[in-house]
Amino acid sequence: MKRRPTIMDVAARAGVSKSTVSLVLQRSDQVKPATRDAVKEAMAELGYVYNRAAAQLRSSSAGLIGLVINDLRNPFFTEFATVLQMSLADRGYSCVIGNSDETPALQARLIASMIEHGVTALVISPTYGAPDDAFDALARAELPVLQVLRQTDARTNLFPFSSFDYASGSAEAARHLIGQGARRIAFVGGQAGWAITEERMSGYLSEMAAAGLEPRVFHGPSSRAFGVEAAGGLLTQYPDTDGIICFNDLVALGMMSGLARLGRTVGPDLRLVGFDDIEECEQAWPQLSSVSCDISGFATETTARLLRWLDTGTRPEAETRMPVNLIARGSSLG
Amino acid sequence: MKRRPTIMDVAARAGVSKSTVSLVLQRSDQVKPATRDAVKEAMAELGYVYNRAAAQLRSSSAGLIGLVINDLRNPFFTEFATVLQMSLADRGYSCVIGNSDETPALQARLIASMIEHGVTALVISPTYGAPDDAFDALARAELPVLQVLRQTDARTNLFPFSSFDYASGSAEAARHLIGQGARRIAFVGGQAGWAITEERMSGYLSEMAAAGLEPRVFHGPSSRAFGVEAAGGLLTQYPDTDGIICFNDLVALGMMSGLARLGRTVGPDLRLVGFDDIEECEQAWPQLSSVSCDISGFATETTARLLRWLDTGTRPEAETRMPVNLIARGSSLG
DNA sequence: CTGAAAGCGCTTACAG
DNA sequence: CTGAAAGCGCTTACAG
Repeated sequence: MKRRPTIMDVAARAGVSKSTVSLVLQRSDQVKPATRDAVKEAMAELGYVYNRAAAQLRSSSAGLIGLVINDLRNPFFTEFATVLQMSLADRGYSCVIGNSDETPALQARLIASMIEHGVTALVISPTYGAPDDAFDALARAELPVLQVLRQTDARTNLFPFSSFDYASGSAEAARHLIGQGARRIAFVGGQAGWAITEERMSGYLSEMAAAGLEPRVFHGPSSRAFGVEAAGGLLTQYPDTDGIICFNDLVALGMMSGLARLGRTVGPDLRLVGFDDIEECEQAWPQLSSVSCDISGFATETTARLLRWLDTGTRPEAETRMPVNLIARGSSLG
Repeated sequence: MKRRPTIMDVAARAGVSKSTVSLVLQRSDQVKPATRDAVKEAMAELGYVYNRAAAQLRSSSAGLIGLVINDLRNPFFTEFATVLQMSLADRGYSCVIGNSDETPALQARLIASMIEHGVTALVISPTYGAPDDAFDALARAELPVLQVLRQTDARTNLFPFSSFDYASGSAEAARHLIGQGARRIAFVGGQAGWAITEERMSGYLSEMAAAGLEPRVFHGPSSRAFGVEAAGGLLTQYPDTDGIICFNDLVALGMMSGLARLGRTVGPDLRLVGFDDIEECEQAWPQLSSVSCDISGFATETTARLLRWLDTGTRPEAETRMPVNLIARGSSLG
C-alpha cells in the first residue's frame, strides 16, 4: 500500500511550490502556461490523483450532488435519475444516490447521510407521509435543495419546487376521450390523498363535471401489478366503462395486460390513456396513448437550474411547471 | 452562513476533550457510558453533524462505495443498483453512482472521478469495448473492485467476477422448448461478439446441436425496441419458426408486442422464452416464460461479498456463478 | 506570476 | 478511561 502522491510531490518534481500546483488544479489563469505544462507533466509522471476529501475539508465543496428518489424502480424516476446523473457528470459533478422507497424513515436516513458527506446541493423527489420537519435538517445545513416532481414541504421559497403541469394534462386526456365518444370514463391508480394524485386527477374531474358526466375513481398503488388487478375490479363494478385514464403508464400497461387476460381488447369500445409517456408506450400493442412528460428534458433543465443557483447564488423561482401534452395513439383512437 | 459545530464545540459543551468525542463517534467501548451519554446529549443540543470529509482525510475511508453500471435504464440493472444501494445503506455505506451508458469514454471518466472522491471500493458492471487498460487506474489505486454481471478484465484474481450461470439457463430453456415440441427455434438479441451474448447463447447452441437441430440467430441491441422490430425480420426470414429464446426479457417483451402487431399470437404455435425474469414477465399476457436470475438476491449477495472483503481483507474467490432456473409460463406452455 | 504559512475537522498513537 | 499533540492533503489570503 504505497502512499499516493500529493501536491507536495508534484511541486517537488515540477520545481515549484505547492500553491502553484493547487492553482494549476483549479485552472487559475494566473499561472504561466509553461509552468502549468510542467506541473501537468509532473502529475502525469507521478500518477497524481486529486484528493477531493482534502479539498472539500478546506473549501467545503466536493462537487457532490445528493439525489434522493422516492421510487427508483419506476422507469419514470429511473430515467430522471439517470439523465440527471449523466448531465451533472458532464459538468464535473458526481452523484450520491439513494432510493427512499416511499419510506419516510429511509428518506430521513438518506438525507442525514448526504449532509454528512457534505453534498454541495440536494435534489429530492420526496416521499409522501414524512413528518413536516423532514426537511429541517436541510434548512439548518443551509443546503440548496430542489424539490422535484413532488412537493411535500410547503416552504417552496426555501426549497424551490418544479414539476409538470399535470392538471392540464389530465384535462386534455379527458377532453380527448370525450371527443372520441367515450362517456363512462374512469380514473384508475394513484394513492388516495397524495397531492400528486389530486393534481393528476383534477383536470379529469373538472372536464367530467363540465361535460355533465359522472366520475368513477379507482385508487391504488402506481404499479403495473395494480393495473393488472384493477382491470378485473373496474369491470366488475362498472362493466359499461368505455374510457380509462390511468395515474401513470405502469398502471395503464398493467391494465392493458389485465384486460387482455379477461379477453377484453383496448380500442374503440374501451379507450385507454396513460400518464408520463415512458418509452414503452410506443412499443406496446396497441400503442398506448399517454400524457407526455418530457422527463429527460426535465432532468437536464433541473441540472441547469441547480447549477445556475450554485453559480449565481440566487435561488430559482418558488414553483415551475413544465408543459405536458397528450400523445394520442392506438389505445384511444380508431 | 453560520459555522457548523465541530467536535471541539461538542467537547467544550460536554466538558471532555475532543479525543473523547471522536471515540464516541466511533462507538468505541473504552468510553464510560455516562461520558458517552453526556457527549451525545451535547451533540443533540448543538445540532452537531459529522464531517466525513475530515474523517476521510485522516483515516482514508468515508464509507462511500462507487457503483458504475453499463445501462441503468435497463430494469435488470436498475433493480441491481437499487437493491445494492439499499442494502449498503443498511450497513452505513453511501453510493456514488454512474451510468456509463455502454460508452467506454464515459466509463473511464466515472472511474477517475470515483477514485478522486476516495471511494472505499467499487462495484462495476462494465461496458464492452473499453480498452484493456480500463481498470489500470483501479489497480494503481489498490481499490477493492468487484466485477459483476459482465467480465471485461481478465485479471479476476485482482477484480473478482460474479455473475449468473447463464449457459445452463439457456440450455434449460432450449430443452424446455424442444420438450414442448418446438423444432425450429431461434435465438434473438444480444450484441454479436459480446461475451455475455456468447454465454447466454452457448447452452442454446449446444442443446440444438445435441438434438440435431439447426440454430437460427438474430443479434441486435438488448432493447424492447429491437424486439418489436426483430419480430418482423425473424418471421420474414424464417416464417416457420416455432420457438424463440430471447437474449433478455426486454427483447422478449418487445417481440411479443411486435408479434401482436403482425397478428401473430405467442403460444402453442410460437413459443417464447425470455431471460432475467424481471417483474414484468408475470404481468404480461400471456405471461412470459423466462430464465430467472435472482437479481435482487445477487445484489444483496454482492453487498455481503464486498463487506466481507473490506472487513477481513481477504479477496473473494476469482469467479462465482449464481444458479438460474427456468420459470415456464403461458408464453411457452399449453 | 510564485512562495511561505495557517488552517479546514477529524483520527490516531502516545501518555497518564 | 481521558487528554495533548501531530498530521491527513488540500486552499486561501498574504507577501514579494
